[in-house]
Amino acid sequence: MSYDKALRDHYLKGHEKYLRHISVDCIIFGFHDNELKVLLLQAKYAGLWGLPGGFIKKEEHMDEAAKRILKERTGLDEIYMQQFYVFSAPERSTRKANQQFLKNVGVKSNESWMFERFITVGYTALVDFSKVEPVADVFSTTCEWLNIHEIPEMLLDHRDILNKALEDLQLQLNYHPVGYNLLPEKFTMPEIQKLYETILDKKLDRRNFQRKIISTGILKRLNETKKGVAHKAPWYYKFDQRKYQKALKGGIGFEL
Amino acid sequence: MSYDKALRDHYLKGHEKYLRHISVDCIIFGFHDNELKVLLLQAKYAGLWGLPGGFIKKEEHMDEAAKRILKERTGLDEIYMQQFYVFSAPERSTRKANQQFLKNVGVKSNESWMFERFITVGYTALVDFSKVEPVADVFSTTCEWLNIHEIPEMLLDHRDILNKALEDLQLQLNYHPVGYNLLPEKFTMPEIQKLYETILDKKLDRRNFQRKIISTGILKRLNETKKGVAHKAPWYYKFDQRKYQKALKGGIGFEL
DNA sequence: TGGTCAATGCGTTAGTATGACACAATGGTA
DNA sequence: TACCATTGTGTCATACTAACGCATTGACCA
Repeated sequence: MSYDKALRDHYLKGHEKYLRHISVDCIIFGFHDNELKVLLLQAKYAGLWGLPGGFIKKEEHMDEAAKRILKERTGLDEIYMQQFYVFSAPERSTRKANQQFLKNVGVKSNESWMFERFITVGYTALVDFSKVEPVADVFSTTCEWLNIHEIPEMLLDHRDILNKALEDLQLQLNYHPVGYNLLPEKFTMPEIQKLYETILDKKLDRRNFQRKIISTGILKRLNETKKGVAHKAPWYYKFDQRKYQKALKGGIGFEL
Repeated sequence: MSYDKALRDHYLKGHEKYLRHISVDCIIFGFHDNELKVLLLQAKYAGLWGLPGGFIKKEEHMDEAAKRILKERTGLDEIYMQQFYVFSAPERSTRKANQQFLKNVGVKSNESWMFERFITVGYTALVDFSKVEPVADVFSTTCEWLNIHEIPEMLLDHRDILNKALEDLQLQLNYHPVGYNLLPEKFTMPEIQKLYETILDKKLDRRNFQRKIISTGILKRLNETKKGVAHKAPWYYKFDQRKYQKALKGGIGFEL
């Protein structure tokens, strides 16, 4: 029963390690099979899906907490993350979803900091789908990539958080380069276009898209075309790291 | 000594009323004498200036907390506020600035929730300078409007927070209409232009500015010119409430 | 082996927004 | 009454965008 003991411990003594009332939720986006995916966890007893989340250690920067949570679920390090919104409705962290834990762990609701009110800060991350090895946390049975358009019922207000994150990502798209973490090392023009179309959820003109993305200067065309495809073979591109990093800071003028 | 008693009470028992570890800081902007102003408080003992801030009641929405704080300092109600960033460096809330309070209030640092670590959420508000009656809080001697370009040393990381708020405001300027709360009921074209120039901290071409601001449709020209001024009298304008509100939600295409 | 064809790469055009500046109109002031 | 700083309106070259045309490519198939 070392698992249940660990869980009991978290419910009874977690507040000695973490700040009360504050949590962090991560919206981790990936791109695979021409589809935008989100990494989600399925809660143990309720069965609902939730965002990977966690708490802030007493002497930890919140950004570090978000990165730690990302690493625990994906194994990934050194990923750019940013906060996008704070969710603070007093009724958002109901105890309902946790009732099942009570029964199974043997903790009374007035004994645990986990049943107090939580304000949560949402963080977004864009990661390389192929490099992620999803790991569930103690509250969950599985950790999986779900298609952004096929999300089942979610815990608490996690659906709202996810929606807000998506909105935010769509806005960001015009000012910041996106794709370095989402695409493989080298990729074709149709591939990166599909990524943008998926995020924005609308069709873009092939030729105009190419002109604009090229004009930002963040791409370098390789001297190599994709092999084994029917019809004309597209060139491979990769990101110009120097210009990409510069664009991350300074932004790019861009409208789609 | 009812004042000191209230303060002692806050230090010793505030955590029964408020959430621990979380605070809200408000950056309240106003416009007067063609200058952008911020409402600041001067701390009692340290003498440094700080942002109007406060805590979240146990059953209160964070947005409500921000509005409550705004009202307490300005008397204003129904003001649009929005969060812009969370500041969470573990070292940000040092105890140093509070040491003076210790001596004067007679609270040991390990007795009070106020000396624990705080994560703070920044909120911005744009208000009508002339309608504000600044009221200091219990920690401060005075509450005053300070010119954005003449800010003395500030408490903790409040200077960083203010800078971030300014950046945010400048970005917002391109997507959201600004001015309804900052300008008087009716105003002239040079006046609103000066507001934009002050926030962006750069000169704008008079004629191009007029063309763009008119094209957004949020202004209505009154059948009245400013009287008693030398040279050609400018028209008065006011905001078209319906279109202004619509633009608040949907945004405006705009570049300056 | 050579034609087919869908997808890619590159180019054109019309419409629109932007920045810079010219010029006329206004109304108190000298 | 002439002056002149300030405002209102217009113009023009340029840049950017959306929409679309057309030639090229290269695997596939007859």
